[in-house]
Amino acid sequence: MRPESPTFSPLYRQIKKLMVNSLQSAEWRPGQAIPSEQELALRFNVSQGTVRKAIDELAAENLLVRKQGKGTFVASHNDPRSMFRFLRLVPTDGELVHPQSVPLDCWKAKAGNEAARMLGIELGAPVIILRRTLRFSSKPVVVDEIYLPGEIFQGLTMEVLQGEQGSLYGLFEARFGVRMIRAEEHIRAVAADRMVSETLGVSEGTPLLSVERVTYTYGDRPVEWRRGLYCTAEHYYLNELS
Amino acid sequence: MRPESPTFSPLYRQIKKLMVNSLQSAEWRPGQAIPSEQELALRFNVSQGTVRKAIDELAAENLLVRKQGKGTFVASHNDPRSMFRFLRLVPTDGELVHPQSVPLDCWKAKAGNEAARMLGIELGAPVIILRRTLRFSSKPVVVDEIYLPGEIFQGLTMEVLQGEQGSLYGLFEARFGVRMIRAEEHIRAVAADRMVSETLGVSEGTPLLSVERVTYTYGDRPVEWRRGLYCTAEHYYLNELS
DNA sequence: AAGTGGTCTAGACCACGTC
DNA sequence: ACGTGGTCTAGACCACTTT
Repeated sequence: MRPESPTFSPLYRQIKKLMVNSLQSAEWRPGQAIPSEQELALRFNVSQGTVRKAIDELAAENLLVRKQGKGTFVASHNDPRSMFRFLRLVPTDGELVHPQSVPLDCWKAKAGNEAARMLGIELGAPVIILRRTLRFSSKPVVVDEIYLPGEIFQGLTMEVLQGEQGSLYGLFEARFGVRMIRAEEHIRAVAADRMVSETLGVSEGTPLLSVERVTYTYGDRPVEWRRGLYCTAEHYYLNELS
Repeated sequence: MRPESPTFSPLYRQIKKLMVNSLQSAEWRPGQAIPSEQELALRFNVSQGTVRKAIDELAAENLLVRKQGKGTFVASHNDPRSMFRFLRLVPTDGELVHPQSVPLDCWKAKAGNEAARMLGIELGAPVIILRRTLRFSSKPVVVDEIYLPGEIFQGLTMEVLQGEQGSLYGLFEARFGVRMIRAEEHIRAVAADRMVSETLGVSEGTPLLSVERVTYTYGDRPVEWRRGLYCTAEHYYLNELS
């Protein structure tokens, strides 16, 4: 149980890795409680303090959520508190209101050069492409084009999407067992083209935020690539630097 | 030494607060080592573990930096590793190269409505306004207009700025004793007006990123308000979501 | 060898939620 | 009353840096 050498890894990180395995293999599912710290300490044959340190890091990475007196739970995008965790768009005036996701199209295709690279799949491998808008108080503010690996998201169709009211990631997690844990966004300013200007109800040439996102699941595996165009007339993208 | 009631605060948070005081009062200065955990444990009359937990949080907030075997140090914007910590602009191709800050103007003024609100000062209180560009390999990519409370930044002039080669925040910290620890950015897409288009060498109407930032020092006190316009032809704004 | 932060343990007790 | 996470302690030992 003592760490060995070449590249030294402390015990609590080894425990952490074992716990990530349990998450990845769906032994512990989103929204459920994991075993108590005492149980885990027995199971891994370490002290409670060591388990605590592993959980501390997993909680800091938003993989787990601690609740004093109740237990430790697997984070879920279906939990209202982290439902739109990855959406940084905020109304200029007025309070935060949850947007409504409205699907436009959904079709199957083969991965082009860029999609293949971003998703880490073969050129020509099946992908599902989804276009949708986000509406704040029924006004369209964002239009997204989303690329998903067909292998993982088999069975994702317009029908499936239309029956939903939560966030897309909540659906992915509940229906396809894919939990999004981290993303990287590349943001630019672009001019609205003809098609987008109609979708968002702005004039052609209006400056828009272009937000390209690659989203990762356990093990830093990319499982979504999307490009969003955000109208920032009455909203802004909020970022906290620290 | 035990925590008392109404709103319960654990011991390590009380220690943390005392340590923030030492930072704020410049007892411990940027770049310097703070006392060892042992010394602090004696000084505060708690165990080393409790001090450790306080330091853990301060390190997580980037106020302190731990260095195994050497000690714990006050974070500094003059440290190359965190020199442009708040700049999220990255070249589309090519490696990260540090930009050069080129001051354009610097003058004194009285706080207008918005500046007063953002900086938490009186309407009409003295402010210093600074315009500058950021150049990547000598091409201007960003133009900033920066508002600073005159009270704190007395003596900031073009001459002072021109003698500098590090980051602005490094200068603020070394020369004015103001350490920036946190910021909030509001990002929009806008069209370049005549004046900005000339400064950045783009055509009028080019979509640009508008980045409004309020920056805070210890105690969540706002001490800078700025608006930057970023040309995203060959760069993008990078944001990590987690 | 000495000093620093980093890990690990074992045990006591506190705060919170549920039964 | 009980179980959960949260705090605090004291001591041993490890890993890294400097002298």
